Amino acid sequence: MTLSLLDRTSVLPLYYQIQQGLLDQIRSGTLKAGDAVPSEQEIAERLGVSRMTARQALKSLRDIGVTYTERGRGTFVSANKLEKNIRQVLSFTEEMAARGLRASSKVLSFETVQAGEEIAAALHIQKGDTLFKLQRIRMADKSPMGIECSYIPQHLCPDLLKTFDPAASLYRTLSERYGVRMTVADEVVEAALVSAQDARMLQIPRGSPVFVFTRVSRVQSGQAVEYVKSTYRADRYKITHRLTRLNQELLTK
Amino acid sequence: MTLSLLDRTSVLPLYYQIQQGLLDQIRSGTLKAGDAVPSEQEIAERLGVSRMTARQALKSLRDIGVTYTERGRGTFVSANKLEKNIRQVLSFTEEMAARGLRASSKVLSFETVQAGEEIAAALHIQKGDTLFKLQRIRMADKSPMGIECSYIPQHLCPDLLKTFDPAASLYRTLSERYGVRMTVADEVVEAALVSAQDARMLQIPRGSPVFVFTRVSRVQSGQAVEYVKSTYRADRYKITHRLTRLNQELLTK
DNA sequence: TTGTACTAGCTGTCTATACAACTAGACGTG
DNA sequence: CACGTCTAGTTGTATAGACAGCTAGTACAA
Repeated sequence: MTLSLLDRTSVLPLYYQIQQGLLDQIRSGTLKAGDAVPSEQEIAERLGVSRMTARQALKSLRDIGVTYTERGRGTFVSANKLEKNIRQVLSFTEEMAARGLRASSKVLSFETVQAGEEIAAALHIQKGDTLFKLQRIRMADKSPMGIECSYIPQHLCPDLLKTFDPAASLYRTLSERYGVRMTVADEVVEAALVSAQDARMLQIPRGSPVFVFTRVSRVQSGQAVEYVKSTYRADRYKITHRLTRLNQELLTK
Repeated sequence: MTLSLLDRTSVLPLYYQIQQGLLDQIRSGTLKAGDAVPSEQEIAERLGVSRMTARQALKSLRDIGVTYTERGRGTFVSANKLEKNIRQVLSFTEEMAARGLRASSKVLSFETVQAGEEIAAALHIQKGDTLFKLQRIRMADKSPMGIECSYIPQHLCPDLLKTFDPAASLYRTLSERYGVRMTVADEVVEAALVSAQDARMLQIPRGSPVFVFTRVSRVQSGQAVEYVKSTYRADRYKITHRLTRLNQELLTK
């Protein structure tokens, strides 16, 4: 077992360098599923760091699920793969890229509207507040994948109507121009039959199955910043995600 | 701001007691969304622990998403709710209970079969290895919710055919009798039209939309232990889940 | 053979301390 | 008013050490 040496002049923290070194070895297959990762002691001695620093590096690997720990035995590489295409908060462009497809969009409408009951409740704003409404057809490799309709409170990005280039990524614009970075989202997924109107736009037969997503995206503070309703073709689109078992003690009480 | 005192004679770690104390205050509304949580310093002084212990408690809260941190400013309560019914690895019984429904099952078949190509690949076993196959209709409040078919390698639980009471929970039996605790699962979700046969069993019209789940459940080490294929009624069943944005640095390389 | 005691090695928890990096506000100067 | 400077408070990183609790193996005794 080799451990790459640390760059003590780097701005990158030591625990992060250690984490990345181990991750490299796991990705490259030097460390295989089931193998023992070097112990905290060993890392500490070999790299000349304190045990707590080594521990922090190992903990970060465990947190993302690539290793697991058995008390009194050691830390081992898990057989869980770091999959790029597990469902997470991504822009459509990013998500299609992860699937190896080229994303594009066709804007159907882009306007301001007044918030109705449901959206106001979801976004924690007043009924009647002004929202941007952006409706797009989402295309992957030039054929339609879904219809998406986003609502965003105007006060978060007052001049969006002027500054937003519909060809660009909405998420990127919000992040770069307004500092609004969505990091968590709650989503309800339904399976349904496509409506006649949607069937035309999606170029699928009437009565085809579709996914209907209702998503509320949030920033780090938990503040809801986007309400999205979308309809995706079930013949082209599948959901791939990873479930974990949460700590029951935290939820039940 | 009050902080409940610690029990130094308890087997529960100090950081855990602190975490629970803060969690109680958040749940009870004493600490509301956006409020500042006591700083590491303050917790350390008031409870007589070291700063690193206080830090560990705060980090555990951040990890589960109930707080977030701004460097140089402090730690704050997030508006994310700890929801019971976000999608996670649960037995059917547990999941229905979280939705306020009473689960029951009807066993259609319970037998051993030889693994085919697809399942062998998913479970990392040899084609032809012996599997238990358990096919059930899942009922919620006495009406059908879905059809589920589980495959489990025989070597994990050799005498399951004899010991398993079909009225009991498969997950609980595996956990208690064989120490097989599934903690993570990868799932593919499709939307489709119900087959004629399934429509009869689910008591829904032909051509209704359904969810089709293909799930591989794993234990902590990442070893796959269960392959499940299920068909759920879309008129009664919705998916509710929480997405997060993963650290891109970890995935892209 | 069975069980007990011991040991080496591992992770889990906790302390005490230090310095770096950042935020927000107060204060003074031009 | 605008712009630095300073300071108090906060989180981030890192060190060195201590003891508890668990695992797996070894050695020894009954």
